[in-house]
Amino acid sequence: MNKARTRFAPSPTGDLHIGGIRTAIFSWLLARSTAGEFYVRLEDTDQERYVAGAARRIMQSFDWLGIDLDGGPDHAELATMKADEDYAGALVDGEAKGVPGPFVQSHRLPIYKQWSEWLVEHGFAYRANETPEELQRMREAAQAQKQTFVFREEMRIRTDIQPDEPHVIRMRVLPRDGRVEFDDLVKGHVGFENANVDDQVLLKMDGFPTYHLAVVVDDHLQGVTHVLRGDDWLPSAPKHVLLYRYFGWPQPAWAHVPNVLGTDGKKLSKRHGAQSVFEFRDQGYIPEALINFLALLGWAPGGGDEQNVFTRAELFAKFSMAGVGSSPAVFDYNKLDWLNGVHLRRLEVHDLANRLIPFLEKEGIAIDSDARREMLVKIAPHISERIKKLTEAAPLVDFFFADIATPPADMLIGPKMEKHLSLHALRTSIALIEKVTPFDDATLEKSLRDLCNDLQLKPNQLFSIIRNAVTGKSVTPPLFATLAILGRETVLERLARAEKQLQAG
RNA sequence: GGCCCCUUCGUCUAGUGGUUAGGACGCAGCCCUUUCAAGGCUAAAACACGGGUUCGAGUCCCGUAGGGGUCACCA
Repeated sequence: MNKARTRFAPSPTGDLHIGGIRTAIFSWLLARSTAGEFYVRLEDTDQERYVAGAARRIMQSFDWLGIDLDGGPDHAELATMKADEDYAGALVDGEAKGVPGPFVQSHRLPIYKQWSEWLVEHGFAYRANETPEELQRMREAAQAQKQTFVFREEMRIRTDIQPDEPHVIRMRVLPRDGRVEFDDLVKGHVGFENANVDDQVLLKMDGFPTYHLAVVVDDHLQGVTHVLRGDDWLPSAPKHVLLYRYFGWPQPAWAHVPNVLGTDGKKLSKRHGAQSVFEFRDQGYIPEALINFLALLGWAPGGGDEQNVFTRAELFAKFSMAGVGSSPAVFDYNKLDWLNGVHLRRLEVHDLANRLIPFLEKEGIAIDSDARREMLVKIAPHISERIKKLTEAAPLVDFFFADIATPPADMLIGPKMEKHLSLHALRTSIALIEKVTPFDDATLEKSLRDLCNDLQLKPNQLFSIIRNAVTGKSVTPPLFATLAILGRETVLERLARAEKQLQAG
């Protein structure tokens, strides 16, 4: 496979959506799987829709996901963006791997001006200046006749436009009656009648290019080999194919990837739940899982390979455009949750503990000392198979870090047991736990199991009493490890309080 | 409405003319088990419909239906 140079080109109008991220992931994987380059370009050609801070947050999304770039806006470039804050990350070195910048389209205005004039000079474009109202009337007229509206130069109301007066530049679709056909890596061979292709505005009255001119010019100048984008772009692809022809530039490979749908089969939106990368992050998903899941949404290794869980290195090795499907995919939270659990369990304990900290602190469990950090590290392996998301950890560990309310008496009576029997079991356990040595997982297990025999109790009967007394909950990490981590002193203190409670109740 | 795209279990998918249509998530059951999980095993579950082509069609062709996208001096 030849090296692919791909790009992701969001417009800074808000946070990156999950659908956009998936397109970015495909582009990134294509580049990495071919030892090519992947870079980011900011398409800020619409002055009206620009959102301050969006550019920075987009770059941070890549940062958090661990999607590495070979080019993109650097500090200096980002800092010049209208009303933007400084970008705090340090992941992009503007032209890291020889992709020429600038990477922000508003910094490239002279380039678009130059190439649009080139098109006019060579007969591939012309000047026009109809007002929005005039255009609207034309559209309505076409609509009334159930026709596709296409602007053509003879429809111009003013034809004597001078280069120095306000005007737009429109592409001239040629020939009038042909067809534009091209091969798409995911959609196959597609074709459009020229008669249905609009004489698209390329350069706006304000001197900014439209998307159509800007992508073509930038992708060519920046050496993009594969144009990956959402398939909502497919209807305008013929315009781009034509532009490449007019310029005499080699066509890139086209790949229009299907959209991501919500559970109801509609395009993913707010009511389907999380949308932006940051929302997923805050809900306790980890990048490893998100990337794995998104890659699988619309792509499969094929060839009888039935792997579902992938590390990023495995994705680099196995990704190929041939495996990208042509139909839209429904976003399935069940599978994401499962994958998140799988990847959580693969994390090294210190790594897991570190990722847990902010989520615990949000629940009021401060991990603010070395002792507490060490305790978390000991706990981590015992909860990793009990949580699917980082947000689920707090209720499983809170009793390690804060004292508990003494459980009510009825919680301290074992299943199918009487009060006096439970009280006896509790007292014997206390006596035993006072002298168990060493106070570790294995020894505690052995001693307490022996005690079950002595008392002729089922493990569940004795253990549930101790669990409830020490943790205040009926669902916890494994009991013996829990006791060992908590330490003899704390365990005995809680057991003593429980004994008192049960006796009184 | 015009143009374009899409259609295998509920969901993500494998499949490239001959398969008991495979896997994963979820769901159900069983096993394991100190709780909850994790893990193991088993089960239920799909080729949208109608015509062709062919000895033979999920796979090729044509329709139909359904879904989606797009028709801006927005991307």
